[in-house]
Amino acid sequence: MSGKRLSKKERHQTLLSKLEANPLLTDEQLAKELGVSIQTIRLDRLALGLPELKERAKSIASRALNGENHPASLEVVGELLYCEPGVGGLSRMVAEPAMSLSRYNIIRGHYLFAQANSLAVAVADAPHALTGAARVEFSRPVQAGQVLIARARVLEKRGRRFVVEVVTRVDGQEVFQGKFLILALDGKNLTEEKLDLENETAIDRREMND
Amino acid sequence: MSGKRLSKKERHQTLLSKLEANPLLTDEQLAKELGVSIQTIRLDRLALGLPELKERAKSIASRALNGENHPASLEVVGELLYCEPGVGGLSRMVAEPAMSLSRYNIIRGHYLFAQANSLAVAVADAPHALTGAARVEFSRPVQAGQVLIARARVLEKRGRRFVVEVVTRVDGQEVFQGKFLILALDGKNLTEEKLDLENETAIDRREMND
DNA sequence: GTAACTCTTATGAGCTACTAATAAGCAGAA
DNA sequence: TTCTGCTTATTAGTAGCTCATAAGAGTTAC
Repeated sequence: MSGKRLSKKERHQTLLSKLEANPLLTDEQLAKELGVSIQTIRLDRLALGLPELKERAKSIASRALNGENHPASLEVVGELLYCEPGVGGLSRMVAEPAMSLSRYNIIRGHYLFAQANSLAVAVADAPHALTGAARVEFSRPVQAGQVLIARARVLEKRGRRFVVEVVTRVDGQEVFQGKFLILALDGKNLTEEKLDLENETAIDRREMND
Repeated sequence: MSGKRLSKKERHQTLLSKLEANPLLTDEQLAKELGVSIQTIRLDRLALGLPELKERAKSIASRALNGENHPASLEVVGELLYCEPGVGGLSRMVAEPAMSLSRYNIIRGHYLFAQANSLAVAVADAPHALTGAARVEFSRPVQAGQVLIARARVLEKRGRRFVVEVVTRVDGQEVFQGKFLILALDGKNLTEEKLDLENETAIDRREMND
């Protein structure tokens, strides 16, 4: 790869910076990049006290696992700006390039759905809730980099069932809208819930049709 | 470690929860903790689609390095088992613990939507396509560890518009069903598409209502 | 010149944590 | 009983290493 032969010291410096930039490089990859043999890389790691790939990956992983464990924040897709349970809420999400289709820059529909669904579940006035059904419409394509603001409104609340309307906008222009039927869990017995759900969604399908 | 012998399903659940708690456990450690042989653990991982330790460590590490906090990304939404463009297709997805609600083990609705949506877009007979609208129903809760098989059928094709029906099952039992309106992109000009979409979805909303 | 020295590369044995394929055992249902 | 599902064992092969040993090139010292 690199045309010139480096001195040992220079190589050590380069090695350190390469591993700092990407600690998941194998000795073989490093050897190619530095234009030396694998054995040399191994002597270098020995001299510099650098652990092998497995150890590097493990220590990064365990640091990540111990350091940032915020399961609550992962519950919601997008950032919950405001939430009044039983009434409504607001969520913000930045459309990232990773969310888009390969060739075009258009965000895939299920990301919009995920943001809206998470918000709808969040505004349901219950400690835990599930989505029973939904009707959604993708009014305009969204591109990477745009900021999505989703606004939820609880239209109806009957027992454990909520009907929530979500409208998502970019720069004030609607890009998505949907109506979600949310079912609250009482949290006692989930096997019972299973049996209930089928009836409930069947009943509520009619409610969803305007 | 554990005194009693568990059933296969129970063991799979325990395995998932152990790996969720600590993804850096080796097969040997898991085998000891569950009171079975290493081979059984390996068969279990195979059945549940769980990668080996190296891969788990690497992926956690690289996610940590890229600053991505989302353990279950919506990018990969199942494995396309079969696809006949314009006719139908089949997709498989393993429900991971990271896709579930915190307290309960129930997979969040937007993951089911994502699998179905991706499949619906894939079966549309066009190089590139977008979702215009959808009506979905979550018939039964899905738990982590379960294998989701989604089957898509193109119900209607008119010009650039496809109506695709998707039914998702676990062990043959329906857990999700939805109807998607998919719009093919001709790929020339996306700013034009934007203007079209609003009219098209408005028109097609009627088509979606059975 | 050659001996001493550093640096690099090569070779081989052995390790861990696996994959993949094959076969054998065993318990419960048809 | 035979058949099937599940479990366990065995063997061969893999990546990405460790550790030890050795051979060669290049430089320096005398």
